[in-house]
Amino acid sequence: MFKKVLIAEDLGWNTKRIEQQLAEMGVEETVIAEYCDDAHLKFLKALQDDSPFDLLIADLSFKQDHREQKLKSGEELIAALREHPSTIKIIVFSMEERLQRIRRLFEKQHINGYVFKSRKSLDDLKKALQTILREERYISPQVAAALDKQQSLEIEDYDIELMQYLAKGYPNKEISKHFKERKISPSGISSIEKRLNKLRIQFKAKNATHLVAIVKDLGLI
Amino acid sequence: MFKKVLIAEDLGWNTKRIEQQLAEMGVEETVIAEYCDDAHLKFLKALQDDSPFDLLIADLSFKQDHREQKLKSGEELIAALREHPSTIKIIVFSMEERLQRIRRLFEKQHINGYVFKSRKSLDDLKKALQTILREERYISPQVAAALDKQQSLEIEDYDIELMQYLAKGYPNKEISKHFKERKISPSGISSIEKRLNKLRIQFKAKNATHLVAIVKDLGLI
DNA sequence: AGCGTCTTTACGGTTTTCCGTAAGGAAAGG
DNA sequence: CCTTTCCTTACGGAAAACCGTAAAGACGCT
Repeated sequence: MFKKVLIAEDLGWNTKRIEQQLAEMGVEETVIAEYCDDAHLKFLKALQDDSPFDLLIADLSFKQDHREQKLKSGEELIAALREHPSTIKIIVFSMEERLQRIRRLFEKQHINGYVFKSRKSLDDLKKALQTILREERYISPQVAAALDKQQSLEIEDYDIELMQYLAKGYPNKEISKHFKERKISPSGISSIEKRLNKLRIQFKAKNATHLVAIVKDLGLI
Repeated sequence: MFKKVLIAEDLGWNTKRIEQQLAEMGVEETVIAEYCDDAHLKFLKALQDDSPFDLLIADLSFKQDHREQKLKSGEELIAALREHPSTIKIIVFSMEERLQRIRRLFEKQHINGYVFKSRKSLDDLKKALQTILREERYISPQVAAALDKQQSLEIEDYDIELMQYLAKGYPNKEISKHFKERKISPSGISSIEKRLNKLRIQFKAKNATHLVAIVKDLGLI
């Protein structure tokens, strides 16, 4: 079983049950951080002291308050941790249910598990720990579709950026100019139109406005 | 102090601290419901038994699972309760931070308090109870802007519906047709364009796509 | 009824989007 | 070296969005 676990969750007052659960499963030490920067520091400190954490359980959304933070979300925290070589396993524990988001966590951040916050999530968390101990990935059944190959349909970073410009209200000509300046290809107006047409078909959108509404709901932008 | 409190919150495992807090403040009985329909039934039962709840603390978002529910969100639950004459006070306890949403809860559902889930929300909850006991409304400082008159700028239901059509990708001509069929005025294409122009100015949007992106972020649609 | 005001609608012109077709260029394979 | 294929870009026309102006209608007020 994991020995030393770090929990990053801004609503510290509702982690009591989680701690209890971990203790029952044989975890010796659990540390709670209410801020991402705090979690980051604790991770580094433990690494330096040669008694590293072997599991991080992190939420995604952290409300910001008066305290200025460098790392503002669980994703940024994970990205920061991944820059240091370590064997830490990472479980994301969140209410996020947008599949594309979850998918990206596995693909780009190489998380080991995703536990969806729900009525049953304590059970899920237990299963996640057991699964990850076997060096496998865990994902809660409610959002397991996030890892279906079917679901992917290769959306590139280029597409994301293109749609972000769209959502900001830039006309295609402007987008073309921006891409040219930044030497991103393709940048011709016609190519941009063609790409948008592909995306509209892929997401079954009637027009650009509809497209933006759809991908916003999916959490893609 | 309130005597009998109903908590509607789907993540039942993290309400322990809230119960404890309420007990410390002198609440005699707290009942937890993990589903809106369940909360609704308990409310009605208590009313019939002539020992009604005098406070509801409700979350907004309820994940749906295998159990089929009539009431799917905190808003629907509150609307359902408000149909029965009672003196129950209502506090919404949620992570929702979109001001327009919160504003509508006060205006249309006549809630008595809004506590924003954050690191300090146990304190906020305490203050909320005390404030509401004095027959005043409470709102957490982080989202207090929701009640600024400034913020409102009268967005009518008509505007919401109009933008919902936009987000669904209907061209203006189609929207006009729909409004005509449903005898909603104004329905002329020109009027719709004019109204959209007003909304674009109000939300500082460059075009319709941008407008939809903005109001989606605000939680207006 | 008559007046002023505000809302709704119509009309026309410009810009942007949408869409098909085709030309130009680069990479891959024979 | 030439062909094939794929990707990018250009062009042009139809549709829709955008924007100003003006006419028509609705409503209250005297």
